[in-house]
Formats: sequence, structure tokens, C-alpha cells
Amino acid sequence: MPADRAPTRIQKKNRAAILEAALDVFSSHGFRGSTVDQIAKAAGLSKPNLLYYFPSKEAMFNELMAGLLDTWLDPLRGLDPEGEPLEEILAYVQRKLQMSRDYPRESRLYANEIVQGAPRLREVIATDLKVLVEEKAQLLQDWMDAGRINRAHPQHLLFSIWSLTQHYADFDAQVRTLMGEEDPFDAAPEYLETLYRRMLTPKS
Amino acid sequence: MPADRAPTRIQKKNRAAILEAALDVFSSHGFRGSTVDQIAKAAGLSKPNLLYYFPSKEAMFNELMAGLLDTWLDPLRGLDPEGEPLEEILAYVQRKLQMSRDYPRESRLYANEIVQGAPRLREVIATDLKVLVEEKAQLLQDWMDAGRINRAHPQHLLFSIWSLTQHYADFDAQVRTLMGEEDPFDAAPEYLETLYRRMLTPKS
DNA sequence: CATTGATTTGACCAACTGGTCAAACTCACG
DNA sequence: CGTGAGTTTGACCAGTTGGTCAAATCAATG
Repeated sequence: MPADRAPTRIQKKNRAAILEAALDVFSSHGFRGSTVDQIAKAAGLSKPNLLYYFPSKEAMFNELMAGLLDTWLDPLRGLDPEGEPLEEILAYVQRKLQMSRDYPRESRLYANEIVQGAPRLREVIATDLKVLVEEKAQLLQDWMDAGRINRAHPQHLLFSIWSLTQHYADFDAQVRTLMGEEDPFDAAPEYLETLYRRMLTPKS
Repeated sequence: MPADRAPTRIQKKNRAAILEAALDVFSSHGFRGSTVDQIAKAAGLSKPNLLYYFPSKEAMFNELMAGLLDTWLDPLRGLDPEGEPLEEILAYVQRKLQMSRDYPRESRLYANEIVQGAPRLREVIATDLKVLVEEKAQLLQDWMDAGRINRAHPQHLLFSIWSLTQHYADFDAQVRTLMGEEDPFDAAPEYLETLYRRMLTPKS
């Protein structure tokens, strides 16, 4: 393993290549379904060489996960209490949709983990994410109480945003097969904007 | 392997127990992540005994998948061209939500497969499901053209229903962690009804 | 209750997998 | 251009996994 010194040029390049390859493999086969050899081949390195940079398969996975969560929560953090409620929410939806388009592998990696019971993420979900969700659910509730958006269960509202946007990344294989030539991301932004606008625009 | 004769009492019981166990194991670990031994233990049988009833691990998986798809498409088939459009759609949403509540393992099994690129389902999706979706999308389009429901991209509308309802099964681990004591299925039916009612109720 | 087919299992195997290690190779630097 | 640290790899290992098989056990039928 490389010393605790500043990483050399080679270390930087290889660690990045490995994480890139690992993301590819883990996101399409899950943790158990992926082999170190697969990742090595995808990274263009030998298996022992991978294990020179990362102590184990799990270490690669954990590093990916750690990096993922921050990126993942960022769009929600951006929900601004000072902004115009409906526009804030619509912007959040679009940011989240954009992430499904730009980082589908990250989305699938996350989905794989949660579908299988979130064994390695329970902790962070129960702490960091929960706090953030409670804060933002309260913000939504305040907006509703002030009559600035229509009423709806705040947490379910958040779930629905995650669900609808991530669907385009996680179920990409199904969505694309069913839509044929048409790119799902052509119509998705407008569809979701319409949906949430109709749902949340205050009556009268 | 049992002969081609009518299944004996024991065969019926054991095959059912195996499929039940396989559903449990496959849906929580994915295909690669599951071992025959795990399934055997869950079914209360020995590994060679499992392989006496099914020629391979894949055979168990395929039989589960085959049975799954029919059940899965049924609620959509029930969308009745003769019914009142909005109520038909709302009823479909509730049927689908009910399936997430009653058959979460089936939902996760399906999700696992699609997230990983649908290697074993491409075919059926591209044929059976596609035909059904095109038929129902046309029905929705007709309803919109007739001004009986608000306009929205029909296929995305279907995707959104799948996404929102299956989310409660597929992301159960996350949803329950974030909701604490409250059962997600308490508020979900009303939330989804409100959502689609506001979105689709024609503008007078 | 004997016999035959159905059912069950312990022992086993070959392939695969995550991980180790010593030896070889490469590279930056004095 | 020599040298030591950084990098790479072939060979290897132990544990796991899907699957086989012959022998043992069980159940139904005459």
C-alpha cells in the first residue's frame, strides 16, 4: 500500500480509474454480484494491483458509498426557506432529475443498496438523512400552513420526488425499452413540472 | 427429478416451499447474491434435495420470474376503457399500491432485475409489456383528447404510477427508517389519490 | 408386508472468489 | 547511472459455491 505521503501521479490516476471501474461494475451487478477480477479488468489493472491500492473489495465499495451520499443529499440541502415555495420545489425536482440523467450509475448503486435492505447505509439514513428530511419536511409544512402551496403529506411529498426522478435512472432499462427511439429525458422535465405545479399551486 | 406424472402431495408441498424460500432470498440479495444453501435452509430442506426438485438455481429464479410477470401486469390490464377516466386511474393507482403492500418481495425481485439492466426480462418487456403499455397509453390519450382528464404525457403518466407505488415496496428500508413509528401505508393512499386527482381533474 | 418408485442425504468435485506474497520491474532523484 | 521507494504481477491458497451421485430411507400399492 502507498505510504501516508502525498499521493504520487500514478496513485492518483490508478485510484481514480479503480473507483470509476468499481462504480460501473457495482452499479450493474450489486456488491455480491461483482468480482474483484471484473473491476480489475474494467480498470485495466491486474487483481493484485487493485488490492495494492485498496485493502479489500469492501473498501472500494465503502469509498464509493461515502462519496455518493454527500452528492446525493446536496440538491435537497439547496431547498431555500427564503425562496418562492413552488419555484423552490420545482427547481429541486429538476435538479434531482438532472442527477438521474448525469449520474445514473450512482443512482443505481444507491438503489441496489436500498432494495436489498440498506445493510451498509442504515446508519447514515437513520441519522444524517433523517435529520435533513425532518428539517425540510417542516419547511414544507410551514409553506403549506402559510397557504403558499397546497397541502400534502410533507414526507410523502419528498418520497414522491425521489421516486419519480430516480425512476428514470434506476429503471432506465425498462423505460428506454418501452419508449423506443424517444429519449425519456426529453419529456420528463415537463411532465414532472406539470405534475408538481398542478398538485401544489394553491387553490384560488 | 419427479416424473412427468401428476405431482404427488410431497412434490406440491416441497416445490411450493422452495419457491417461497427462493422469493425471500432472491428478493433480498439478488440472483448472484443468493446461494442455493441459503434457499435450502430457508425452505427447511437440504441442498441436494432442492436440486432434486429444480435442475438449477437459475431454474428456480426463472420459474419465479415467469409467475411474477402475469401478476404484475394484471392491475394495468384492469384499466377499463368504459369506466369513468379519473376514477379508473385512481383505482389503478390504489391497486398498484396495494400490491406493494401485499407483495413487497415480488416488487423488490422485479426491481433488482430491472436495476441491473433487466438481463433476463428484456425480451418480455420489449414484447408483452410494450404492447400493453402502448394500448393503455392510447386509452389515456383518448381520454385526454376528449377533455375527460387533464393532458399529460401518457407513458410518463404510467411510469409515474409505477414509480410512486413501487417505491413503497422497493425503498421500504429507507421509507420506514425515515418515518419512524408511522406506517407509510397509512398516509400513502390518500397522498397518491390527492396527487393524481389534482393533476388530472379537468380544468372545468 | 414386500416391492418398487419417490424422496432424501452425506460425501464429493470442479470452478470461482477474495486475498496473499515474494519476486520482478519501473521510476524519480541524487 | 545507481539506488531505494513505489508499482506490478504470476503463482498460490483457503473458503465458498453450484451441482453430482450412489447409497440410504420413505411411502404407497398390490
